[in-house]
Parts: sequence; structure tokens; C-alpha cells
Amino acid sequence: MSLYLGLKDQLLKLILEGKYVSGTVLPTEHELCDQYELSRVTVRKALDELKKEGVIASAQGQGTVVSHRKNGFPSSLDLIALVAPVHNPFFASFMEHFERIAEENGSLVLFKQDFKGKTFQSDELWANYEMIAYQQPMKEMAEKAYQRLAVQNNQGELWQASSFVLQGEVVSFKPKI
Amino acid sequence: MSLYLGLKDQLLKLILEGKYVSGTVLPTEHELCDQYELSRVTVRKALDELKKEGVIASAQGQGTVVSHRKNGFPSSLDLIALVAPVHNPFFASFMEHFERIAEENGSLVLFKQDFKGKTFQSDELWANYEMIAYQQPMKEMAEKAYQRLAVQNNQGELWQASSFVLQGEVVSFKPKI
DNA sequence: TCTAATTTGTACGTATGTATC
DNA sequence: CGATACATACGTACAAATTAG
Repeated sequence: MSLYLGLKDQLLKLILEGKYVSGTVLPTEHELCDQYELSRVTVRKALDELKKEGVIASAQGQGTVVSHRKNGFPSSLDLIALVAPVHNPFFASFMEHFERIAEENGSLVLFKQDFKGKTFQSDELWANYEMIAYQQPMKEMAEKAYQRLAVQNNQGELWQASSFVLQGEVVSFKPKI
Repeated sequence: MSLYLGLKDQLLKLILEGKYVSGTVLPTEHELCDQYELSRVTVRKALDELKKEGVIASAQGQGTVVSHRKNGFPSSLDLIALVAPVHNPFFASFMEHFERIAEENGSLVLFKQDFKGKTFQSDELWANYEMIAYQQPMKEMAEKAYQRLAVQNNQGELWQASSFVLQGEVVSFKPKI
């Protein structure tokens, strides 16, 4: 695993464990450089990832704080992650049709176009989810939706994704939490 | 405006104008460096922003392609952006209450914690929205929700945010498109 | 009110790794 | 195997915003 993803996961672990609760001011970038013996570029890359997912927030001259909301409550909305390769006319039309149906049923469809065959980024966080009807290729495919799901998850650590749709196949999963 | 945001807006403009339609392979990072006379770090930073918002996607060894979906269709779901400062116990409790109510009414609440007083990043994209009941401080505050709204917007250029809630005040706005 | 220190933000150059073609 | 293209990583410097004094 890359250095910045390693640091990201370490910080995320501290946050999920409650070592850094919401509102806590994180160590400065320079302090993190010293603590983990990494360059500032790498440290900032890790922090960028966490910012992207809404776990932390930062401001010039002030510092970086944890903005991870605990004690959320489960959502009643269905969250559906849909992943498609970038070039795929069939899937594009299927998707449009599917989105319409889903909306009519009060579900939210999060779409993410992606290339095929990326690696799994954050095993630890993903491990919080228990896959039902788990199939081998699913883990790879599920990873691609990880970011979007995590974003929603961080809007209060609450979104129960109740179904997972991929290439016409529906696989359910539920949070372990 | 910073160099990377300038490049980001230029590329975004080309995409929105249809110069780069979905599926188009963008010039390589090196070519962009030459074209705009910027370092690769800066070019990558601009591309990162666009990736974060789901406008483009990239893969090692392949290239960077536009994944901006046009011809979406409007959603029937209300999208509500809610912005709060990082330290604010009152708002935190208000938010939880509000989220519950919103969900019961079939709306999606996107929450973003943030510091106060950031600058407006992408006027051009935001200009696509016409604010109703516009008030001066709203522009600043609305900016903070821009990213989340844009993400949704890029899930098919479609999400009509029909209400905008901020600090207990409701301000409606609709897309010009 | 002004200054200096602190902290994050922006930007360049460079090198190496890794996946794809 | 070589060429290409994105990914990761280090060092450095300065800018900008905030805070402390």
C-alpha cells in the first residue's frame, strides 16, 4: 500500500476508535511529518483524502480538525451504488432507465463511472460492511463504489446502503455497525 | 485565482461547452503542462479537482477521459445542502433534528462541516444557478455547499436542488439549465 | 495597531514506480 | 521489450490567513 494511504488509514482508525473525536484539532502537518517520518507532500495527500470524504476539514492559518459525526441515525432511504465502465453504451442506457425506476421508488442512485480493475483502497473501513450473497469479483467491484458510499456514510455515519446494484445484478449488503 | 483552479475552470468550460464530450480522452498530463505552461504538479492538482467532482476519470497507463454525463433527467428528490461551522453545539443538535424531519419527507440532506469565510471557487459553474430570494451573505455560504451540490449535479447533470437550508433559513434556488 | 510566529495553501523541480499499449 | 502515461514521493520555496504577543 502507498505511504499516503497508509497514513490515511492510520488517522482514520484513530478517528473511528474515538481517539480523535469530532472537533479535535489534529497535529499540524509538520508534526505529522515528524511523527510518521513522511514528507509534507505525502502527509497533505493523506489529509486531502480524508477531506475529500468529509472526515476532516482545514483552514489556512488555523489548523485541521476532525469533522466526523458520530451518533448518527439510520436513514430510511435506499442508497444504490451503480458502477459502470467509462465506455459502455449499453450500460449507459440501462442506467438511465434504472435511475428513473429507482427514483420513482424513493431511492437515491449514486453513479460513478470508472475504469476497470483498480485495487481495494481501505480494507479497514470497508470491513465495517457485511456482504450478503458475496461473490469473489464483487469485492473489486464494490471498491469502486466505496468512495461514494463512504461520503454518504460520513454524512453522519448513518447511511444504510440496503442494496447494491452492479451490471444488472443485485447484491444486498448491510452495515455491521 | 490560483493556477490550478484556473486550469480546472478552463477544462470544465471546454467540457460544459461540449468541446470534450463524455468518453473523450483528454490530452496527457505532459501535453497539458506544455499547453498551459504549468508544472505537472499543478496540472495534476487541477485534474484531481475534476476527478473529485466526478467530471473526469483516469487510470494508470491509459489516460484521462471525460465522464461527464449529459442528457440526464431531473430528480424528484429534494436535495438539501446544510452547512455548519465545525464548532457549534447548537447547530449540531438542530441538524440532527432537521435531518430526521427531512428524511421523513423523502428529502436527502447533504451535510458539510466547514470553517467560516472561504472564497468562492468556481464562479462560472455556480453561475448556472439562479438564486431565488438571494441575499448577500448567501453567496458566501452557498459556496461552501457547492462541492456537494456539484457532485450530485454530475451524477448526470440532473439534480435539481429545490431548496437550500441554512441556519434555519430556507432559500430556494433552481438551475438555469 | 503592528509584528512575528504559526499553519495551511500553492507551485516548481525531480525521481522513481507501475500499469498499459 | 520499449515507449507511454498516470501514480507516488521527496525536497524546496514562497504566499496567504490566522493567531499570539
